[in-house]
Amino acid sequence: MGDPTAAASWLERNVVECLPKGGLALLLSTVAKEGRPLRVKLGIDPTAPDIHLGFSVVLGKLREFQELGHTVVLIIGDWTAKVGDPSGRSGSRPQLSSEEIEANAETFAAQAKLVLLEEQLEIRRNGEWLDMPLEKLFEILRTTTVAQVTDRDDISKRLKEGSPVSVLELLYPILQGYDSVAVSADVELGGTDQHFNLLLGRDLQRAFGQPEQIAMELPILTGTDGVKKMSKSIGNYIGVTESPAEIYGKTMSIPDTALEEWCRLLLDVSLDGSIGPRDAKRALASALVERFHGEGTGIAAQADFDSRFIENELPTDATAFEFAGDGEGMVHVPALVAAAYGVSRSEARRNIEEGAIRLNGERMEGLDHSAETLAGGVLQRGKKRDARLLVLGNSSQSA
RNA sequence: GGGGGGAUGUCCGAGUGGUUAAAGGAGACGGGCUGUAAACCCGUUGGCUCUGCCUACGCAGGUUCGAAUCCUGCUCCCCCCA
Repeated sequence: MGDPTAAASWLERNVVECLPKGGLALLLSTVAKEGRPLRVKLGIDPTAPDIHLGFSVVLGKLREFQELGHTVVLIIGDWTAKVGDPSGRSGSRPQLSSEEIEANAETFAAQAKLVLLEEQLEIRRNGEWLDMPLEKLFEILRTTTVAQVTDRDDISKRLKEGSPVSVLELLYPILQGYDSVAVSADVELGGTDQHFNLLLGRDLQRAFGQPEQIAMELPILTGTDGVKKMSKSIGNYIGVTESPAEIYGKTMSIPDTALEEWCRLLLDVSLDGSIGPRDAKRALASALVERFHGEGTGIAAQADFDSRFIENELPTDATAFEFAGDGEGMVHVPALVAAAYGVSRSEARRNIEEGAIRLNGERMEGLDHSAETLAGGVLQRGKKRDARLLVLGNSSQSA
């Protein structure tokens, strides 16, 4: 991969836009001559505790840069998280406490290392430079006009329809742009929703007399619902640290329409048209489990899944749940279900009426059962729910 | 500083004195069908010691036989003018 043009086109696989056009190849040949690696920046907001598959698409691209010998600068936006990115938002973000941000930052750094090579990785917090005197902030803010920051779609739309836009939100892209100045970024990656922010980074760099970074925009992965972008807050995500069963199961539940995209973006392969969507999905799910849990885990997850959902066998991995009778040796099932699954008794009662509660695969009827018939049984709530192995305890009441 | 608008269940959003636990939609959950897909159909969606009781329509009072709906005060939010 010594040829800059070849390297650039390899890196631009699956990339939606890389601006300015042809800039990456040019830059690669320049740094090759200078004999230095590129500094490739990615900023992440520690607003959610887990890295999900959508984010792993961007991380995967960073990894490719590393494989060509370049340096990744991962910026944990502990300070900008206090501002809140307005990108693609229709309203302001909820505020997080410093403690939450700090905790998220920790796990982010740890999880990012699952994908990235540590030797060529620089992890920074933007509080390092954004915790600045007001005077310095003024200097930065002077570089950008109101028209620039209100020009972007989402903000102008909100202004037009009379929705609130706080001054703080307008600051966000400017501060993110200054991150690029602070770390002297050569390239910045981001999702397509980062278009504006990535380009404003170039403006900031120019204002501070630096060469302008390449803006590389990656596609945004669709979530498990097949409609919206994968996001923690929507709940349609798969976390990279989730269990094999979760990763496998959630992948199987994606709509067929998302299958092609997932294969391309996550596995870097095109969809195998010779097999049916069901089998393609099985292969995808299995491969994803292997990626995050290691060799052999995909097959195991598949076998487990098949026996549980296709052959309808009782799950073998039921977590134990200790319960107690009421002294007469009877157990009030709604209370049991409520305690076992952390739902209200009313909901548990409804579940029983709906036939969602099973004991050893059989639907439960009636609200009270004797402790003996329940002991040692496998309790299930809905088909997808974790099972509970009921263990008769001797505590006075069932939790 | 002035004027106007608003706060309803997970979310959106009806409702302006009386069967209102609160229309409708979304989402979610459960069931059926299936490939745990989609589509489709059915049901559920505040809590509980459940033929009943309790709690709920920003907060606190008040009027009334009866209030989410009327009155008073407060808090928060938005818009416009200056």
